[in-house]
Amino acid sequence: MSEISLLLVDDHPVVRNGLRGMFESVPGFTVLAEASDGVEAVALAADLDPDVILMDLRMPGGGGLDAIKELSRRGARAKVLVLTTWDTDADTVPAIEAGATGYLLKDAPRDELFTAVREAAAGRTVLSPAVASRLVSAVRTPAPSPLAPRERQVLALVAMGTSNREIARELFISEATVKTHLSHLFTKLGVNDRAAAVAKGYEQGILGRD
Amino acid sequence: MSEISLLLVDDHPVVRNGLRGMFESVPGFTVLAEASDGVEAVALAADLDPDVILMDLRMPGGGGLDAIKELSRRGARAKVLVLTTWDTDADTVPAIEAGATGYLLKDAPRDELFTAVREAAAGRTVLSPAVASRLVSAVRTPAPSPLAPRERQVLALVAMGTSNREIARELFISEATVKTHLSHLFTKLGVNDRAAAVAKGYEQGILGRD
DNA sequence: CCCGGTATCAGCCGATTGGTTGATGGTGGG
DNA sequence: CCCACCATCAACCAATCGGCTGATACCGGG
Repeated sequence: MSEISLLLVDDHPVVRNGLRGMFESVPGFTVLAEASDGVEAVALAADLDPDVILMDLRMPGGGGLDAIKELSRRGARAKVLVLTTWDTDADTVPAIEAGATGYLLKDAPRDELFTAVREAAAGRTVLSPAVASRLVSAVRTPAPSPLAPRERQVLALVAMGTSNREIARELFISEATVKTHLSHLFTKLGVNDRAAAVAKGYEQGILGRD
Repeated sequence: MSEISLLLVDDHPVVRNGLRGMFESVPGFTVLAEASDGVEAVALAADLDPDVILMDLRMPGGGGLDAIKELSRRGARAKVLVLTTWDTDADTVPAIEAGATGYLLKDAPRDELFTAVREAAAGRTVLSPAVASRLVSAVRTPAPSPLAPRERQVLALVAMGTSNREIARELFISEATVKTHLSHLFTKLGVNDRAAAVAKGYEQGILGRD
């Protein structure tokens, strides 16, 4: 089999450098280019047509998720291998849904990286064990139903210590409606008070990215 | 000036590899060794006596913070340069207090890294701009007073949706005491209800590391 | 065409919360 | 030795919250 061409996408120069060093130190891989955000990644992918794109999800300009969506929308040939630092429920599932071929954690040993890239190039799905188990539990759980837009809005205000009455004024709705939204989002999050709802919000990445 | 000897501490092989590659590609630096957690770092530092230790803070076995404390307790000669992914209020200040000479973000450009290490070796403090501004604001704010142990405990239970009464039973104290703790931690966090307190808890890293 | 999800609103009621005031005892640093 | 901080407890009260029951309305998919 011929060389596997790579595109590295990460906002940290250190990480890009590390990956480049790793893949250049063994035969069978060619690093075509590096990108530091999602939009750059999409542009370079269109230009260079790499076999595999190693991509971090959390990046300042142009998130990795949007980049993955854009790539699969354009029908890009490249397989996207998400390589991220932590696996949160909020990240993994959407990334896979968006078209990522694999999902690895950065603390994976070198060899695991290499085989993962080869697997990805061959079109096979590769998941870190930790991610895989998260996925199955996510699937096993019927519907963690993400919150409706309005509900997220209410939750965000709750997290800032806003009372129901204030939320009502803030959103130009009645206090009754606020309470309804709260009841609904409590059910969806599986909690029964606003404090726990806020905690779940952070835990699931609904809150926190300011 | 002679070579600056380095010890790299990070739980991610990729990052260690990247750093090693960077510092070996330019003259003036020698990478003595790598460690993947805090305890290993302390042991290696004692053995090899490096000039500068590049250390990540968040690591599985033996956190970086404890390692820094241990090093300064032992009066180690090495300057510790914290090199982390994000700068949260919860991390920076304690790290500096514990004896870190500098605090850099991983998305710093290569050159900044090199000069930072040289500065650190010379005993000068180096801070990422972002970290520096955080520090001044942290100092400008009189006392972000971290929560008392019991208060953290109560807050953690609140985040799980526990009611005051249940918290009381859980901790073998009266409900009145729980309310007192809550009032205190509300004041310290600058909020006035438990939902906002939980949010602050996550925002400041008090909650969330399970 | 009906159903599920979203968004809006209302009223009631008991439980919980948060504010206030006040008190006791231990501990550690200046 | 005193003060600050921590941890504990009490009682009171207004405000807020959460649960319940119900209703209207729009929209999109099956």
